[in-house]
Amino acid sequence: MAGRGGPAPAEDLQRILDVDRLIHEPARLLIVALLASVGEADFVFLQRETGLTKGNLSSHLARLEQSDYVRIEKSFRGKIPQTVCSLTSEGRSAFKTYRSQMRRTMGGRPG
Amino acid sequence: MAGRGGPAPAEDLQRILDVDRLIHEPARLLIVALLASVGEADFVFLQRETGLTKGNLSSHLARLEQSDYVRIEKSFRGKIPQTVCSLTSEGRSAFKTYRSQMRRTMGGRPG
DNA sequence: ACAGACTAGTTTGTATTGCAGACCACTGGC
DNA sequence: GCCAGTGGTCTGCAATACAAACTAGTCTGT
Repeated sequence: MAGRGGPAPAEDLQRILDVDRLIHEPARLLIVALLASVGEADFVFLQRETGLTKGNLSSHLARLEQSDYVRIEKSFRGKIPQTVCSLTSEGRSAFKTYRSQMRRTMGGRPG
Repeated sequence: MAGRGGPAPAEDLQRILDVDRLIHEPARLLIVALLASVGEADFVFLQRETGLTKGNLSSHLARLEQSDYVRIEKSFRGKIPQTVCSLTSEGRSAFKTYRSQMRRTMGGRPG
């Protein structure tokens, strides 16, 4: 009825409250969007791209791992430890959901 | 350059960190979106539409008022107090900015 | 007229959680 | 051995979202 491009009806708007807070947090949204875009990335790359501090990045990644949104694989590049991160299928799907949710909500008329 | 519809380049993604947290918070996003859509609304209407508790709604409105995003006018409907809320031009503009920011970020390819 | 229920909204307390800086483990040059 | 650099985790503080308790006043029944 309201059609794509029309204002979101109130019930749709209300759903904003159910949005996945884990992904909604800007720092994590950035991480997840980045991972969705590049497939996988190591810690150093993520830190450079996001501009987050190590502590901050580390804790957000830990949280994302706990929730099975991100898979973290620790390995060695030569003798130097390396942490490679990628989205799990859950994470990918959660991001997709989040995105379409957000698009629907934000997609209304310019008013 | 990346063209609308392409993936957002890293610099664009990074800007997620600068989003207006005041609006980004789901409860307030809902309030603001609602106000943007209907023009103005009283407390009771907002509570019904959002499903927020009174306390929650009250404090979010107070915050939005403090930041000059929302104008709050107290009056009486008969003998009963009534609080009417509407977006200020600042609020409207902040919402617009937020929305286009979010659309740009979320608008990339499905990947 | 008084008690109790209801409307409209604010204040208060608590529990998360985001953030940055201190810290730890290891490697490589001198 | 010592100092600098890399890779990453842990800790303490500040912000804040949330709901329950409270305030102020009105309406209803008896």
